[in-house]
Amino acid sequence: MTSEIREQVIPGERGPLEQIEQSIMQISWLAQRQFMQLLDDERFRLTLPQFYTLLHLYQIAAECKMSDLAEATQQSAASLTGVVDRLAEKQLVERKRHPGDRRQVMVVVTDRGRMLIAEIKQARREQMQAALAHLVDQEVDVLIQLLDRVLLGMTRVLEHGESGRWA
Amino acid sequence: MTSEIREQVIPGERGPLEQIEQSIMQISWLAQRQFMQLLDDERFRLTLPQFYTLLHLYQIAAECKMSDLAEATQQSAASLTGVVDRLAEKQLVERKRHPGDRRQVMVVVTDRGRMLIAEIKQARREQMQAALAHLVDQEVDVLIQLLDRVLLGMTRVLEHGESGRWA
DNA sequence: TGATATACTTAATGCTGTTGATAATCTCGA
DNA sequence: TCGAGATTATCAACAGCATTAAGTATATCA
Repeated sequence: MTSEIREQVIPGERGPLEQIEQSIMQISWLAQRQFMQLLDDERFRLTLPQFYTLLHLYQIAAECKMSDLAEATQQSAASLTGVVDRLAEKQLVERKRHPGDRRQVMVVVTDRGRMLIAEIKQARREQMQAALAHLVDQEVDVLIQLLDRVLLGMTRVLEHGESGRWA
Repeated sequence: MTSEIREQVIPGERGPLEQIEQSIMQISWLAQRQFMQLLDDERFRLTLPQFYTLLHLYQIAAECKMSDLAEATQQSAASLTGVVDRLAEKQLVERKRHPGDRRQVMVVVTDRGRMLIAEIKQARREQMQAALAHLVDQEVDVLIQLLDRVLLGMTRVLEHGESGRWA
């Protein structure tokens, strides 16, 4: 039914890939908006860039230099400086100097930061589960696999795209 | 294998729903970041809120009052005023007064705005297709259906949540 | 040593988000 | 008809972040 269509992309048409693209974009917008409001809660008081920056440090569980952190979170170095400033003010991360190369600034998440991330992840889980509650188990399994493949494709294109920029 | 787990949600566990939630959040962040860069192209020069506001007007293909537009795009009324200001400056939308209730401001997309949306949708399609190119046809079909259901769940929770806010 | 490259920060500007106040208009009861 | 209160949108002040360009410190290497 849907074969052949993906090869030759007709500009004005609404093919299956375009449907996925529209769904992903719409879900992305809603998810980020809802999450933004959650992060604004008095318990957290984080912004989206602050959260994703902190999350990356939490996930890698190691020091990370500024440029790598910027790359991983898709922010410019200039933006990241301010984001890390505010995270450091709240004592959620710490800045260190790389002993070998004193130009590099290494960032690590603190215990305080780790605790906050755990709290936020829990709150977000509850939020998202309300939206996913009507899926049955088998759908969940399939969705997990498909989303993983989408994510893989997106990160791969990011890496191989001309310095992360398209079009 | 995954039955029973969804009913009783164990806080610290990493269940299948949590996996979906993490994938969706990560995809959302990446998709919005990449799209932000695309919109920054000299051909478009739009921001994300500007695009989604314009897109909604394009999709409903009718006048829309400010409060409905704010609701639909998940922005505060105060933010939206500025967004519409800038869209109007670029002559992508027009403001009108509602004849019956002169408090209401009605917004419509212009021809210029429609053309720009069409261009952006085309560019975005190409961008996204690079990321989805490695999915096979059957996966595409399944993914479409699952994403639709996720989207349905998210919008439903939004509507029935306490005035769009959670936690 | 001195030129160049690298890593990060700073400065300036615009957009957006939040909150609270304000202005204009409508509704409805007295 | 008048006026109190509700509704709708905007404004004002402030913080965060994106972008760009310039600046500082350090490293590398001829």
